[in-house]
Amino acid sequence: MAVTIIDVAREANVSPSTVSRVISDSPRISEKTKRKVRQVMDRLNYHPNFQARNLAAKRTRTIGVIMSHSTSLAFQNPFFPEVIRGICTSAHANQYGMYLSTGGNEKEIYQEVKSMVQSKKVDGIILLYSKVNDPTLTFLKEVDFPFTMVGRPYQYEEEITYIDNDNRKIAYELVKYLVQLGHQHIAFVGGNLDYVVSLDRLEGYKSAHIDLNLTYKEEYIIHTQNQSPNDFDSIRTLIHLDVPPTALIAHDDSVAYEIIRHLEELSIRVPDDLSIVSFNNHALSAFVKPPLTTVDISIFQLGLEAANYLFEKMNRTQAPIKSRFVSTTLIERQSTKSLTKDTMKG
Amino acid sequence: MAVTIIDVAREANVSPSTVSRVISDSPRISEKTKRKVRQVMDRLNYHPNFQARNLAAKRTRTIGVIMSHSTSLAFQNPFFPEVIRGICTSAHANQYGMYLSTGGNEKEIYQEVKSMVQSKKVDGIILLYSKVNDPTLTFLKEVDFPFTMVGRPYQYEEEITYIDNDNRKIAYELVKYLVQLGHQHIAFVGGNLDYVVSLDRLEGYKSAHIDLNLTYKEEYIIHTQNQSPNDFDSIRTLIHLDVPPTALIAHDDSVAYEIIRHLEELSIRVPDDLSIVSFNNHALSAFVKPPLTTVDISIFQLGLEAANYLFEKMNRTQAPIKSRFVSTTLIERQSTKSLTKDTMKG
DNA sequence: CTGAAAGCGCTTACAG
DNA sequence: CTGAAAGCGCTTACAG
Repeated sequence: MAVTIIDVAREANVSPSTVSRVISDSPRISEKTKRKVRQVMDRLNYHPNFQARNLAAKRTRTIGVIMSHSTSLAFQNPFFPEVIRGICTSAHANQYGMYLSTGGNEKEIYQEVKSMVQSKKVDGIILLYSKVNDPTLTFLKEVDFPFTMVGRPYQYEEEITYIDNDNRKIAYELVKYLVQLGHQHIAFVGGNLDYVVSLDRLEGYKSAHIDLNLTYKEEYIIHTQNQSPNDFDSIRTLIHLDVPPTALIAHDDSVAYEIIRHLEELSIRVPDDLSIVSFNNHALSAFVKPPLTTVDISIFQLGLEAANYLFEKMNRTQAPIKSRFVSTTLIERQSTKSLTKDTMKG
Repeated sequence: MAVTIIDVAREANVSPSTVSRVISDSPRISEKTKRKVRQVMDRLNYHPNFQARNLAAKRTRTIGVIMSHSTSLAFQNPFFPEVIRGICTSAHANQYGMYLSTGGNEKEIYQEVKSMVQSKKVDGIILLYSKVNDPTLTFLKEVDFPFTMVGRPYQYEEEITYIDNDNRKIAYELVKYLVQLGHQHIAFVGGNLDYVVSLDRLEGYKSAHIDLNLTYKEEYIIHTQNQSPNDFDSIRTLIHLDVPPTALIAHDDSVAYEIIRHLEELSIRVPDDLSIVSFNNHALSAFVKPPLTTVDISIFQLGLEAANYLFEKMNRTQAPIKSRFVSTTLIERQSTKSLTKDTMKG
């Protein structure tokens, strides 16, 4: 049916081996032969069969990209296309394809990863999230399959190659930044604590409080489960504390705006009554009111480097374990305000 | 090295054919034999090789998903994760995997699609965009490869299975809606005219003007190239016309907000001085100021049905050509205002 | 620089 | 209900 290597070999008066070597542009074939064979390929409209090559060569030229759907729903909305774009850039440069996970919940994802590895669907895997006690991670670690992660792993940190933002430091610096603006009472609206990113940011928030001698109060901390705080109540409670916060750190721009809207109903103005700083720098955040002070986390770079690391691992049998924090930028806009008159902002 | 069907056959005292049939759960094998073979599979930790199965069976159990990177940059940001989620849902249900395109520009995408088809990497393809004079589309059409599109095709509309919103009608209805609010001078900020979605919305805008006897002016129309209008100038020009518009339709929420910000600098208030209605209902649009009146285009559904249609095509040799418009919802919020006092909005 | 041969790990008519 | 055999379309030591 389809044109095969055999047909090309026959037409070009060479052996199938030679055709195969022309396909992979082996230096062991003369330019003359290559030209001849390539002409026949063109004439016959021959195209190497992907599956057959992979089966014979015992590789797939494909990387698996695993995303956590629960997060992709909202908080990761802007994250997802950008990180994929980063991975694509690297994959394309390496002539690799991307196989995307389709699972809906944690169990399905786990099964899918197992199947990718055991059925040899992919040569390597990128995990686009880092969760606490993640069976998928444990599995990959145990079978010693090439993989990298976007996000600091909860366990085995020294043994896993990953790329991340330094979320603890960023949160720490955010507190410091607010303190410099004169704030002493800083609330924190964090994400789902199943994710390491949430834990890290919370930790940074806490340790800054210790180092800077701020009074740390549990009442200043709100944990949102998925996308939005949704809990108007917790915001109301926060505002009605005896000593209400004058600043707030939100773990995502969309959460920040939802909070701002709730605050509005409570007649609290941002930044005049409450400063807000957030994470992720959504595309919209520059244009809406108030323009949000937020941390740009270089999502494209996260994807790109996670893929680059993966290619290193796949190419060398014993590539060293690496990890790197991608730099971030605090984008100062108008949702934060200085309490000390002389350094007025916004 | 790896455990193969041969090993399992030997251990279970059956032929490789039988093992193969157990893998695919063929009804021609007795339950007793199945149990026996499965036990051996478990004991040996056997997993069928994906590539080998595909090569022998001449299929891939994989669909290719092609996205246009130029758009994914911005306007499609919220679009991308949702449409993928829809496709995933269908793919997962059909036990198929997803292969994502990695190309950066139109030429690379074209090459990649050719390679997917000719090298038999995938069984079918979903095009996540519809462009004018798209070589990729022409190619798929000519080789008669199973594919569906999210977006009305520019050519061969009767011969291609696609799913879309009825963009002409939506734009038409949007004009009508604004007219009902008392607006007579309605501007339109559309997208890149290489995309059919932009053409369709513009057409709907125009035909509504004809049907409703509105004075249609070229000066009321702005075409943005990629993500953002970026052209403060064109907004300024619009506002300073002899008869400035009292309402504006933007092709994406993020564009709407960028416009709103520009208007602010010109001391034009939304919705008091200018009503704005937009497309796509971003997650943030409910929470920012002013909350945007926008059209929810059911992105998940678009992805889901595009995939479902594709599976129909792949399963039946001659599945009928289908097309369907997914329903949309106008979300009325506070960026539009009635000019007639008695139906005050916002 | 090129070829003959074995092999990658499955599926599927065909036969019984 | 099960098996023997051919085949899917390549790659890659090995040999020369």
